[in-house]
Amino acid sequence: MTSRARSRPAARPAADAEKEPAARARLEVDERRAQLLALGLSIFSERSYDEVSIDDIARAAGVSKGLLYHYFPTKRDYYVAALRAASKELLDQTLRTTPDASPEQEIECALRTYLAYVERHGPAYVALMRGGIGSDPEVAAVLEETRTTFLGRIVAGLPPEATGPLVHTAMRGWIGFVEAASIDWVARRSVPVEQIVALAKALLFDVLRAATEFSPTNEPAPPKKKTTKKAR
Amino acid sequence: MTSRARSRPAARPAADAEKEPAARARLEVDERRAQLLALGLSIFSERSYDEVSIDDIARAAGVSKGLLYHYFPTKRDYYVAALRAASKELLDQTLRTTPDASPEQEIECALRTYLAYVERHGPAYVALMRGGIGSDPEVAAVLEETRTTFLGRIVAGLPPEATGPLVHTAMRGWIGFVEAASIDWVARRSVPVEQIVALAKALLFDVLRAATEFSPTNEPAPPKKKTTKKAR
DNA sequence: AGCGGCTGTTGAACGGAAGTCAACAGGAAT
DNA sequence: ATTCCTGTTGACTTCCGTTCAACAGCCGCT
Repeated sequence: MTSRARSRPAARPAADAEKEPAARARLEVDERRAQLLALGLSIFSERSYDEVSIDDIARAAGVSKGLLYHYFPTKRDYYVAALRAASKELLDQTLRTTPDASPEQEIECALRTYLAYVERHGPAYVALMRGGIGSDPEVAAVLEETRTTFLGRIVAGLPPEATGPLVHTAMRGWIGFVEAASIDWVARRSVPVEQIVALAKALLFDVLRAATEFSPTNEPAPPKKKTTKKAR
Repeated sequence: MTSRARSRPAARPAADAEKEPAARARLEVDERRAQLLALGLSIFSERSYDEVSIDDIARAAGVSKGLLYHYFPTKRDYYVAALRAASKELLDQTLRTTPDASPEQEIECALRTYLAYVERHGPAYVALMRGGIGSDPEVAAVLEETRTTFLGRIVAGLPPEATGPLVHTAMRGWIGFVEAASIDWVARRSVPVEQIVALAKALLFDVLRAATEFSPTNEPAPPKKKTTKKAR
């Protein structure tokens, strides 16, 4: 079934002089899928979910409506896929870290690239973080996954003081802080990036300190296994 | 035109022994509107925006679809109105404050009632804060208004150290912290309320300190007018 | 080159839900 | 009791997500 392994020369058939809206040729699956995903990303960045109809998307892609449904079972699936792509881009871009950096430096670096992403993709970021469709479980799952990944990186790159439930909630709160501050920052550009970075970094440690301090149910500071490895 | 001032005895016409789904009688405008709003609030708390159709709502209200459109020009308007009602309820409930309380105590009290509201209306709160419809400007406006109101109360009840742009962003971030932490807390009830309150309160001061510290463009600490009055 | 089939692609048709509107009906004022 | 105002109705229209049977480009085979 799947053993065919079609090896197409990856070159477009013929008349490719056109820009984009006339590329009505037969495309390879991955290519087409990637094209549609990229398009969706840019479209949903500037218009909200139900401001764009499937016909709009199909027209913008120079493709029939039916083809979209060939690649994505539903409009919502399409949206979620685009969202997931955006999330992946954000996560990938904030991953690059110098190998010989202190946890502090890593946090700073990650924050800087995070904010750079926010600055570049302003509306897309807002669209991403503000959810998209109201309370859709899949959409919420993507956002949760993104946040959880960030959270995993943070707690892995930090001294493992404690890992109680309060710390978990506190870290979640900190991520909420960064998101809210980022949105506010990108909306009204009235403050240099460095101040945001410094503020968020300082606050991270404050949060950690306060969280470990306020959770008396946890053992004070048991030196568990050293989890200084970084998370994917 | 509007000078009629209909003075109806406020009593339901007749057979009112039924519970609710059969109250197909003629109602006064405000009454009907309030009923529909309350219904919408409870419906949108458990099902998302486009999981419920207008027909569902009308059926649940024991009313025709057309009547809904008589009271609210559009489904989205209906949703926004319900959201605004929820926001108002939240804001009102967190307003009650003892007159002779220190700013710290006020913050604590507000946080406690805030979390109480979250605990009581769990899913409704999540639906409220997670936006509702994707990036809808009206919905976003309601949320922004809610947050801005909270922000106004906070900065008014606190020592007016500085009021620079960084402080503004920082406070916005803190609100994001509280929201994220609240959602996490209500999702996984693994921590007593008091710890969340203590954490958020401590963090508020940390945020303020860090924000004033990191903004060198502001004058260090000029003793301005004492704005210790509370905001509406 | 001719041919058969696999698969990317299409456009018309379907269903359901949002939104409209002209007519209905209950109660108040007379 | 009659009339009028206005809350209320349900059928109709329109738009949009979704389905499906047929079409067409490209490859492998002879």
